[in-house]
Amino acid sequence: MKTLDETRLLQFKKNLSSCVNVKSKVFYNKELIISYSPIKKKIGFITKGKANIVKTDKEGNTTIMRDLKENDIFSNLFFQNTEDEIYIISNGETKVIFIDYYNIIKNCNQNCPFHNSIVLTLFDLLIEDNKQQNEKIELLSKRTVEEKILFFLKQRMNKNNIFKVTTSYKAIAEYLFVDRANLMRELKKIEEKGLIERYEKTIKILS
Amino acid sequence: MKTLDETRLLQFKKNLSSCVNVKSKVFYNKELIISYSPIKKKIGFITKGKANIVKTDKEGNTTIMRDLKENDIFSNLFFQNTEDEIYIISNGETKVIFIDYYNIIKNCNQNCPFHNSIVLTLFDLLIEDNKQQNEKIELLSKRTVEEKILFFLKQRMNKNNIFKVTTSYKAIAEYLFVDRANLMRELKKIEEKGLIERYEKTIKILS
DNA sequence: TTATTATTGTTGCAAATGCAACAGTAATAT
DNA sequence: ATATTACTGTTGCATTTGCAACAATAATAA
Repeated sequence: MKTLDETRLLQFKKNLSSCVNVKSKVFYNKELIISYSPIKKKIGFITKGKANIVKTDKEGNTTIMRDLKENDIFSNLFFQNTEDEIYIISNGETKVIFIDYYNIIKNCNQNCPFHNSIVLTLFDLLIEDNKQQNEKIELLSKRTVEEKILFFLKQRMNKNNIFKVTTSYKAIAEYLFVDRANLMRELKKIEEKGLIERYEKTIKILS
Repeated sequence: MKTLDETRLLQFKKNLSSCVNVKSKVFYNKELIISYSPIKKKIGFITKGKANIVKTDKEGNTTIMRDLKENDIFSNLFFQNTEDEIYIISNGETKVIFIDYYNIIKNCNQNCPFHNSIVLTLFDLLIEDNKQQNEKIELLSKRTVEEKILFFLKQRMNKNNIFKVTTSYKAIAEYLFVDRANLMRELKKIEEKGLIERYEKTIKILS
């Protein structure tokens, strides 16, 4: 039994607007959805499209900390105490609902029957986010670039063992926290070993 | 304003037992608190002591994914879809409360006034956990072992810029996902650079 | 106490990695 | 249509890293 099925998420979206204070907004490619700021505590919920959580340190190195898709949540609440700059950037057309944190923790004025269900769904969405973070940590725990690439590809390939690079190899290198040139080099080696077949931005995983 | 202060956590612990079905248990050093198992969905809350989330892959390599302390939560819900083995191991004497997941998502029988407040506190504890995971991802995003060490030390030093190795250098190497011998080598280099001073298991951060 | 096991500290070496640089191509803006 | 910018693919090279091995010390068990 999946805890977060389509029906429940649909209900969640419906209830949200009738209970808590929400704002919906559409972003286009590479727009800034939110930058870390401690001022307004809010939770974002992606109803359509994709986005990246990007970190830039003071030397200017950017890394992609996470990638988000439909039904994922994010929040500036998750990025406190960091010395670097955190941005959330849309990747193509992306629709986001913003939920005010204080609306969640306080019962809504109308004492509506939806509030409890909303909090529980958010709770499960948080657990889902937590799970995805653990997958990222597991990816980064791999010792070599080869291991990282294979883990990444297996995680994302479709039922035909195909992975298509929809972003760029540059972005994948940033996501894996490895040097881009080295990513290309290792991809070639892995192909020579017969573990993958690659044609430009289409990769078939054979192992 | 901190969302999770002592008063609120105390209240949380009190309410828990009167509302949902909880079990409390004490573990001693290096005992298995929980292993990943999809059978029973439960959330653990550490009321005393420390623990580690440890992963072992099929080659037998173990890595420390996270370290947990008092007032941290963990759950097998966070580790689904993993092909490796995940364990939570106590680090010294550790007291844990286990909360049944279904008790949380269903309103309790008595429809008690505490349930809502418990869910909201768990919600904030989840956010806190999320934040800690992001810190770990940030740590792992560092390119070199030197950067990892310095980030790790600065994160954990006390007000006097002192960090004491309470576990072992082996454990730290596993936490940073780097080779132990290389950790020692880099520590020496960093000391020669004048960034730290080290005497056995006490490190003073100078930079 | 003594034996056994785990951790620390060190080194040589091979392999992996990041950096810099550059040409070629693709995508985007003017 | 052309100019400009971004991405791909590749390579040489210096540096970083992990691995293996070993002695010394510390911690734990018998």
